[in-house]
Amino acid sequence: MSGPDQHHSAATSSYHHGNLREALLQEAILCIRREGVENLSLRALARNTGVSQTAPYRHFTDKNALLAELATQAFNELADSTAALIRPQQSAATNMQLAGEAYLRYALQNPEKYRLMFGSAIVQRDQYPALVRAGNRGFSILLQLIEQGISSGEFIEHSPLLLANACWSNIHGFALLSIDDLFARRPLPASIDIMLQRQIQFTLRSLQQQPQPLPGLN
Amino acid sequence: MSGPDQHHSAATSSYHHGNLREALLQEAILCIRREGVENLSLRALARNTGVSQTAPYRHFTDKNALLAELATQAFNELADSTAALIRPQQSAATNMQLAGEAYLRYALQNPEKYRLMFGSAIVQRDQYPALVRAGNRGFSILLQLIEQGISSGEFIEHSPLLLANACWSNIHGFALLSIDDLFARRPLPASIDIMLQRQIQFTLRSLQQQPQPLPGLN
DNA sequence: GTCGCCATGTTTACACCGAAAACATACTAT
DNA sequence: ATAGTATGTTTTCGGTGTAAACATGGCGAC
Repeated sequence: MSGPDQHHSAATSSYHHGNLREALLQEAILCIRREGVENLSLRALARNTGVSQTAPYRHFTDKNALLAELATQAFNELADSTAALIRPQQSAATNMQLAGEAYLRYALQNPEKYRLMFGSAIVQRDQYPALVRAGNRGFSILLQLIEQGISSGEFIEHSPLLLANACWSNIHGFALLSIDDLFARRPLPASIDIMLQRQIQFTLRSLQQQPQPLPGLN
Repeated sequence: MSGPDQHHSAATSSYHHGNLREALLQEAILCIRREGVENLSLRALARNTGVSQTAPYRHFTDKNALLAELATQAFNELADSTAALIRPQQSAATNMQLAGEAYLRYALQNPEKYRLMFGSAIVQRDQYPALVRAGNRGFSILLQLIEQGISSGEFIEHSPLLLANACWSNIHGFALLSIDDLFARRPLPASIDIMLQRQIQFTLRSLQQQPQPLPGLN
């Protein structure tokens, strides 16, 4: 036993451990990145954090709740990083381009989080209002951009919700296929960065009144 | 199937069980449909098939191998059902439309299989050559259609592989978001069938030289 | 036919997991 | 100081994947 006399690490602010809650969430990210979400166990988290195997249950009602918390954080990070780039004075197309890049960059740089957000590791998501709210944040950014593009005459006149769903499908599909490494790559069509750009232009092209020709590649 | 000396199927005669392998696969589908792939257990399969808990290991090296077999079957079903509709004498756009509909119909009608095919339930997919081959079948159908459309002048001139990846992204994303019930639905933009049609037209529009205006639905 | 092999199925066992219950401890408010 | 409560521990239960040793029964070799 490490002894309760030694107050823990930097955050000595609080109780027995310091703040176990944050430590667990942080360790969970590492574990998931290392061995995948399907191999995550609360017991391993407890071990790696130096507490007993049931201590995590003081902070999360169950494993699902811990994952929901992680996903909520991830959704918010994603929404933040896309929202940060949007400039109202720019064209909808430009903003869509920037937001799309940010979205895909986040997905590709945090594959384990993206899989957690959209995979089936978390069940009964509607039981976590914060999770649902965080998920909707990102979508409403997209929806606003579409509405802006329609009213400015850049985009075709259609149900904004339907268009937003369609755009999201395109980008989401690309993210997942990239992450899961399922794209055909022989012969290599292009670097992932080029493919990412093309996917966004591709999507934009189907939104625009007079589609631009895509920049050449072959 | 072949001869009178065969001793399979009709559960009464034959070996210990009859053919446990098929029974396990079949029961697995039911279990997954009922409780999700993450709750599937080989022991439950064994119980429901009336066999000891380790009997399945005589037919599958481990749980992952069983799932890989299921996914392989599903990939082949999917490829079959899309390939069946393609008519070489028709335009590439028409064929894309038909294939896309078939693909999405399969996904929406077999959500648990689609999730199995593309989710992370199966690990180290490259260890199952039949699985990889089955997965590639579907993609090469798409690729052929794209190539056909390019050489007929219907589609823009770009790397077929890149275009195929992009199209697949669109359709795959739509399938997953539908299955996971993540589309924004308030106010309801359209029935899922309409959305499905639009998603395909949307994708086609970004492939075509002179995009057609989408049929109205404002 | 008989005999033995091997595919198939069983028993037993181990390590791991999620989670509930009863218990112990130490901060915090009064 | 003391009581209350938030936090952490011990113990326990049922469940899981899967390895090892064992049993059995159909099929081919003689």
